[in-house]
Amino acid sequence: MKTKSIEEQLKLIKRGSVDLVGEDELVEKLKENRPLRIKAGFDPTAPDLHLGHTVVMQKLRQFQDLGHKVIFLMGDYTAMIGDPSGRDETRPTLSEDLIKKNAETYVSQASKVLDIEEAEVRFNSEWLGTMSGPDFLRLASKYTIARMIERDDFKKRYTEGHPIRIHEFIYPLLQGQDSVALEADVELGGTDQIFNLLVGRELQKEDGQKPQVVLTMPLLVGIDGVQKMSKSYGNYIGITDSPREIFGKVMSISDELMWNYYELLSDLSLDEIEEMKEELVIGKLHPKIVKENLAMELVARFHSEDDAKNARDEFENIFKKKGRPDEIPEFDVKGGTILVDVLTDLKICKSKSEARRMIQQGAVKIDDTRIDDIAWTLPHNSPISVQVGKRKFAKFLVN
RNA sequence: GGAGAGGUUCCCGAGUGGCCAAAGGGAACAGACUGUAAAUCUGUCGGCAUUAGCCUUCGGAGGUUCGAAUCCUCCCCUCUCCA
Repeated sequence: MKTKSIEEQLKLIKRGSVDLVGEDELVEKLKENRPLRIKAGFDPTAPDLHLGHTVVMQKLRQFQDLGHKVIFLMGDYTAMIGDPSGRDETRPTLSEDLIKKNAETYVSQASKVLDIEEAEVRFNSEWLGTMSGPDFLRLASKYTIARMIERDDFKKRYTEGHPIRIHEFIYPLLQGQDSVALEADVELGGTDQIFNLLVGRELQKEDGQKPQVVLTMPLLVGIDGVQKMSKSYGNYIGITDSPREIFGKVMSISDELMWNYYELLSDLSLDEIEEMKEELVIGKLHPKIVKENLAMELVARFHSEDDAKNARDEFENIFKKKGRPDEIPEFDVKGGTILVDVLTDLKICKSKSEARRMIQQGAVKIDDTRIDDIAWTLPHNSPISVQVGKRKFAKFLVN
């Protein structure tokens, strides 16, 4: 079925990965010359996938291209618990309805990276949801507390006196049970998943299966450059973000972080990336251009080449040439009203105090002229262009 | 079940009767610089009014007091040790 040798496959599989547990086992499996079952689970805890998810999904895609069977597992059941991995506090639990909706968008969004037609899309409520009480207890008996608190994140929370709830101990077991149910040959995940993935190996062995090979990918840092990319930290770039948003968010990351993104997200080879780094050092390339190229590549991936070009042009317009975005919200306002009140009413500013502060700080411009009077009143000419801070624009139609 | 510690403004964390809208740090926002990068500097950072001042906040509900985030009572929650 495959044309590539085992060595070639192994090289591709390992590229960009962090941990590969059971490399010898993987070789054995590849020797069987059958499509391996490659599992990766995603808990639909938020309505959209973001770039962080795509790191693992691109690796899945590579497996697909090598002729293996990818299992795109929706953790609709486990989402109700919330994966404690890497967390310093308990996740809030989600309603079943919400999870169901999220799962739908996940699958459609995953198709931007994966060949979803060829993938096996499964939901873990299929087997976890039908477990009986005794089944559940049997599963729970397969691991010990001591082994659970070997985990760094648990240990940290424990020593720092943060609560750990019992159900969070159950999570890795359920994820491991998924591997048993799916008879996974390989499971992929972020590096923070390593513990959960290893539990899967244990449970499979208990069940008499060959343990899955564990492959982890680096975590993508969020656009804040600090925490991992996550919806709940608000530092993400969503797959469904508009071209403009994706472009803008990429441009706002630090130069340092840009390289990390290149390595984890770009289709460029590591050599090509190295080359760019060198050219940048000798001044042959400007970092802004390098960043633009990355932004365009990503916009093109999730939208189109044309969208990418447009996004770049617009970006240039707005910020380099001090222009404005294409779409500026328009509002009907009455002449003679106090600017502070208008900004507050239109929700451009959270409160009158904030609106005043903005004016006092010189952040408000009317028709490109800075306003410094708190009591400034709208004149009767129309329209008036308004800018508050760097990114808030509006057009007032005065009547 | 017993003993102790603790719950403060977005987060961390000071504050133990008035000088507290509450130190400090982080985040965030704004201005300068610039490539909407980093770093740096400056300012803001509950609401209303901006002159003064007023109102709402320190887990929840009551109470003491001229006056409480600070004292008392009850309740809720977390952690630690013992059983």
